[in-house]
Amino acid sequence: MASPPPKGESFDFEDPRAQEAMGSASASYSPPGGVFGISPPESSRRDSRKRRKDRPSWVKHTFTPHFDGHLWRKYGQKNIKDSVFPRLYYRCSYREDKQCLASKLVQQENHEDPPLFKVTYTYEHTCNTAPVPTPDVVAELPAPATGDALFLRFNSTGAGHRDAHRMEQERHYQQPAAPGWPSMMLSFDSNSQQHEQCTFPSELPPTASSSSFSTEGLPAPPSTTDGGGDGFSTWDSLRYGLNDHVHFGDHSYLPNSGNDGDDNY
DNA sequence: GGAATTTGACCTGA
DNA sequence: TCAGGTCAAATTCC
Repeated sequence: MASPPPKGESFDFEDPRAQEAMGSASASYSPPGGVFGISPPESSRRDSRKRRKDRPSWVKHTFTPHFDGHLWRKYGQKNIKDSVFPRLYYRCSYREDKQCLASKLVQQENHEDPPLFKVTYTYEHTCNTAPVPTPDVVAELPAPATGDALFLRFNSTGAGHRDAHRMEQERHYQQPAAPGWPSMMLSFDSNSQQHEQCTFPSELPPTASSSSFSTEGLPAPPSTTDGGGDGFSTWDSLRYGLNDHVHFGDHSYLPNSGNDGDDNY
């Protein structure tokens, strides 16, 4: 996912400045914890509330709002008018330690099972922490009947980057953990020119074929800011390379093969 | 006892 | 004026 998602994507950039900082459609997509390169403002209480609309933010829809490769600390909860579900407020756990102003709002959107959450991220991570477990990346190539789609599943071992306490809390918040969860699925459908990113709390349905490989040796994603910015998360690893190809160690995948002349992935 | 969460109050922006 | 975002004391959990 190297370019901003098309209309209807799972990510919506609410702040025009964030989009501008991201560059044109061909530029690297800036992920949560990404590379906006926007310096956080002074963190005094007054300043922190000033000009909310100017803060870089982007929206993600996910089934697992708490698993995004970073540690978050809840600092508030608010019932929102015209919304059945309360809005939960989180900030980076390293806010004090590393002056990381990254924060996110989590709001459940429906009663589905699993429920869908809208997560609004604000500011990129400046903590440079990479609490990423060694992911078990599974590319699930499509059965012909399902169209030209690619599924990539991230089976995180989880425990490596968060303590048991938080794991327990997150399980409690959502639902009992399935073995190996969380997992993330990326779906690229070159026919519809749409792609979705979702994270699932449970296993994906079986597919016709699959192959497994590790992300070990995956080159660091190109950063649009000098100095590297945020840690190299599981999420980042995929998004960066996709404009050209997905590259996992010795393996590479060309999503546009057979679909020449269209790089709108 | 330390750290995280809860929750009511306060403040800002629309 | 009010809804939303944040603070901070109180509470809970390990």
